[in-house]
Amino acid sequence: MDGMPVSDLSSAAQDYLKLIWSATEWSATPVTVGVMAERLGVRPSTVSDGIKKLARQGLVAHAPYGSIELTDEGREHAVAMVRRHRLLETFLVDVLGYGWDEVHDEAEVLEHAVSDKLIGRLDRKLGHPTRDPHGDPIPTPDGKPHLPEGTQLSAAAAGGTVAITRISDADPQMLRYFTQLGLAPDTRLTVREHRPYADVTTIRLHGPDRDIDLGASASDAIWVVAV
Amino acid sequence: MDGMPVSDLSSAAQDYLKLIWSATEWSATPVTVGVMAERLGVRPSTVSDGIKKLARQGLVAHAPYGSIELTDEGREHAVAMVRRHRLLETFLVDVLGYGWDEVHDEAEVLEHAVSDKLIGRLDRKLGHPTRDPHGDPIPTPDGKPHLPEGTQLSAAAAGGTVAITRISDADPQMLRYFTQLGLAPDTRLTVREHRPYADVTTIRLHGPDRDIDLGASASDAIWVVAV
DNA sequence: GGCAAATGTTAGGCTTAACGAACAATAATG
DNA sequence: CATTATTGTTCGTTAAGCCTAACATTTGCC
Ligand SMILES: [Mn+2]
Ligand SMILES: [Mn+2]
Ligand SMILES: [Mn+2]
Ligand SMILES: [Mn+2]
Repeated sequence: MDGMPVSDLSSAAQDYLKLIWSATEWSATPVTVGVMAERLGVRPSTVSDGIKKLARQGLVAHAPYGSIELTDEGREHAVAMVRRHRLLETFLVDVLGYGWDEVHDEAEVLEHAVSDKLIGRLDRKLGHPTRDPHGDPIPTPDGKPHLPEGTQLSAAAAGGTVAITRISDADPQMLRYFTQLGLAPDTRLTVREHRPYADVTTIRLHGPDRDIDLGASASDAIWVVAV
Repeated sequence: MDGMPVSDLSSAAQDYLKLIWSATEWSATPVTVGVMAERLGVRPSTVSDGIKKLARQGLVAHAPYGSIELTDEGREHAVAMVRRHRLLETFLVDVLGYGWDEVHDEAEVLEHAVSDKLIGRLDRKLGHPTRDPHGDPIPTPDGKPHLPEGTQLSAAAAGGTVAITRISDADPQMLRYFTQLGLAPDTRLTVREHRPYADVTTIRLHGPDRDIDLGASASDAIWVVAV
């Protein structure tokens, strides 16, 4: 009933499934061919073909011109790939001393080359971590994602004191900027105000007690919980 | 003068170059299309085509029906790949606790996915090792292989006391057999006799003081130096 | 509701790496 | 040394993944 191991899929197929799963992890916007092409850096026609093949293999559900969803089997593979990716990122930071802004691209390639055995050993070596360096939850081997919580900073109530749970790892450039500002998972801060039409959120960093203005892309990339 | 980085070559090209280099590391037999096809598990026609392309790129010297040799540039890439492979094997054993018979296939895939940065970090983490788990020398970053020494056990003078320097990692099955017998790099033993037409070499293992008979394939896979 | 813009699909090509079949060259053997 | 066996090359084909260009569908706007 659970089909082939995830290692039997091509790198492209593995990335497609992982992307579909990840795209719906933190938001409910439907996954479209355009979104996927954009994020994968390929043309829409390439994705359209690729999805058609995944649909034929029963890994995604997709009617022409419709949005794309994972089947149960597709989701299993997707979660396995997310687990690989996040464990590898954790390894690169914890064991090899990479910066958190340097790990994404390396993991993006490695995730296709490692065996399940290696991932198991890595997990043990790292002490079964539950969060990657960006605060993203690491799914367990049987596919249960540790439930994420929190809201985007852009949507957090003004006046509240919060802690950062995760920061989207999509843009390494932005991660370097956050490092400079002193923003990372577990950082505490107070949301001072949202200025709606300027799309600016002002926060006060605890500790150094500095005020920082963040634009929309930045405050969308940061997820927080009340403390 | 040193052309593209080794990461720009396809996995197939990387494996071809590494194989050519490795084949001449411990013996002087010329590298032929047939030998390569055999070891890579592909058909001769595939190798013939592949070598032609590498020759066009100036990485190997090859006249039709002749044997295959690396150019200086080809050798640089080959050594870089051998370094990757052996550092990865060392990592798998030293850090992740793999057995020495389990690492070869995993490294064979990983070597194509790691960046130069990762290899550098790994080397530092491992304390700049000079030998891989099979006793094979790990080339330095600038391509100088630590010079190998020793002879095949099948060619070692009877009566001599020797230490194992390396054991060919080509056959994991054989490695497991050696583990059972207590044979590994640095094991000391005495060569008792060679029985030529039976192709059997008898050795006495120091410590346990056991006598062992080895066939030709086994005594060709083990390299020793006098101690 | 109709039309233009945005989005998605299809068709046709390219490249890489594999294969088998047919052929060419070299090596081994009587 | 002639013939056969072995080894290597060429060529046509296939399957992935990508591309562009042409076409189809859906969406959003007047
Ligand atoms: Mn990837
Ligand atoms: Mn991450
Ligand atoms: Mn390899
Ligand atoms: Mn080895």
